[in-house]
Parts: sequence; structure tokens; C-alpha cells
Amino acid sequence: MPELPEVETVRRGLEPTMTGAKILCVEQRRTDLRFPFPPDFVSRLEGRKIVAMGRRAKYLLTDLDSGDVLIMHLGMSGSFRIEAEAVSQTPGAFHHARSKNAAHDHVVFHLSNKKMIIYNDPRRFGFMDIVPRSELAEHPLFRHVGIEPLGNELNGNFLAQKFAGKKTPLKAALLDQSLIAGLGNIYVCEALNRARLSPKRSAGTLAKKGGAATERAQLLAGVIRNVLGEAITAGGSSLRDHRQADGTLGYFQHSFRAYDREGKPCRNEGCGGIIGRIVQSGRSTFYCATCQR
DNA sequence: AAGCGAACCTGGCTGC
DNA sequence: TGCAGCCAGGTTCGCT
Repeated sequence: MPELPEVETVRRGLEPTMTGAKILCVEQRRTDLRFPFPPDFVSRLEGRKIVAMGRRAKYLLTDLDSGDVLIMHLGMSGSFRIEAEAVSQTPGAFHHARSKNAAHDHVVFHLSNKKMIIYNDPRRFGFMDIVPRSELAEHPLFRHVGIEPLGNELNGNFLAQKFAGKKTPLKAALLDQSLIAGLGNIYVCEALNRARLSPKRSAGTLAKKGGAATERAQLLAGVIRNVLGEAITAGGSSLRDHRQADGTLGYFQHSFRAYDREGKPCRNEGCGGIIGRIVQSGRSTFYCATCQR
């Protein structure tokens, strides 16, 4: 589900409730998601105060007053919701057992402010880990993570330098989290459509011979920032189940120009083409063969 | 070495 | 109504 804009939306939704609160009790309802939980998962969380809620790439980073960081990844179908702690009953015991997807509520954090943070993930591609903040950068998950697309490093020169000589399709290069971290299938399709670049073009064609940036590279870098920024403003995209933490739906899906619009008219000005669908390395690519070259 | 398909897992939708 | 088949926002592994 979640690409950078959705994860950032989740972060912003959780922050007011989580930051400053103390974790009183953690219900860990299974031993694993995509990976096993660390054996001391619960004991390293209970009694700790939450100092900050951050994000790196598609990871949520919860800093604790112990110096540990709780790392959370939502996989394809992970989501959080906030509920008021039920009074006069065992914490969390059955309060939300009646809600729709309770079968997939895998972790419940009970906070000192009488709120519950509930992690739900039907497909269980998400995962959680805890490491000391000082070791985060060297953690296997983060060691090879690429730049933040909304930071200052993303520009035409960066793309040209990283893509120079690459024959891999441009779409695949943009999905490579070790280059730019946070883009996924939706926003790559959207960015390429807005930049009018074919997903099939070799990534290397964005660099000149010496490795300098082409105008296309400059354009693409700017478009990536814009699309992600607009999506965050819209609260992300709600295709199936993504919601902001307060339960409201993101609405960026209404602004899609290519993704999930097979057979519909390209929305680029003066184009008049039809959005098509192809498969690249097993994933759907939506693009307009008329204007994306 | 790069690039592709399969794998992980469940649910929702389509079509027979 | 039922069931088979296909598809899904991510990532990693292993085989050409």
C-alpha cells in the first residue's frame, strides 16, 4: 500500500498522539510478521516514553527515551488506527475485537494518554524491529537506502550521475530504493507521465556522455518532488485501505493521471492519447505511449 | 552483472 | 451461489 506520501501521512497522523506519550503495555499477538519480532520486543517498549516520530524512506522511526528506535514498515497492506482506550475492562482485550479486521490486528500499543495505537496488516508483509539509535545507519535495512526524494540531494545531476550507463528501464531505476528511497509503483507511473518520459527508456538516456544532466533529468527530478509533495498534501492515495490515522481517506487517487487509468484519456495537456498498461518486471506500468517518449 | 520471475500472504473483484 | 483465476501500494532471493 504505502509509498512515501502514505507513510508520511501516517507519520503525521500518529505524531500528535504518540510523541510525548509513555508506552504502558504492548500486545504482540504473533511472533512474526514478515520477519520474527525481536525476542525482547515488548520489554524494550513497555515503560518507555516516545521522544519523536520520524520517517526515513518508507520506514516509520519511533525514538524512545531509552535511546532505542522502533522501526516499522507497512509492507503492502499495513495500517495504523488510533482508538480510545476502553475503560473498565482489561486493556484492549475485546474492545476492538468487534471491529472489522480485528483478525489482522497484530500489535496494540497502549499509551499513557488513554489511546491505543493498533497495527493491522492482512498480508503481513510489514515488520517491526528495535535497534539503538546509534546503530541505525549501519542497520542492514538502512545501510544501502538511497536519498530522500524531498531532500536537497535530488536534482537532475544526481539522476544523471546515478543513471549514467544503465540500460535498465527508467521505471526500474526509479523503483530502486538504493538510489532514491520512497518511490513505489504509483508515484513512478505518475512522475513518468508528468515528465512525458517512457518507462521503457533506458535509464542511461537521462545522462549526457560525460555524465552531465540532460534537460529531461532536470525535469524529472522536479516532477518527482512535485508529485510527492502534492500527494502528501492530499493525505496520500486511498486505493483500498489507506487512511490517515484519524480515519479520513487520502484523496490523491483523484489526481492520478496514469496509474490505474488503463483505457482512459491521457490528462497531459494537448496529448489526446490513451493510457495503456504493460508489465515490467512483474508489475503493472500505466503510461501514455503517445506523449511519453 | 543485470534483469527477470517467483516467493512471501490475504482479500477483493471478475467471469464462468 | 460457488469457485477458479487474477490482481494488489513492497522487498528479497535465486536463476538465467
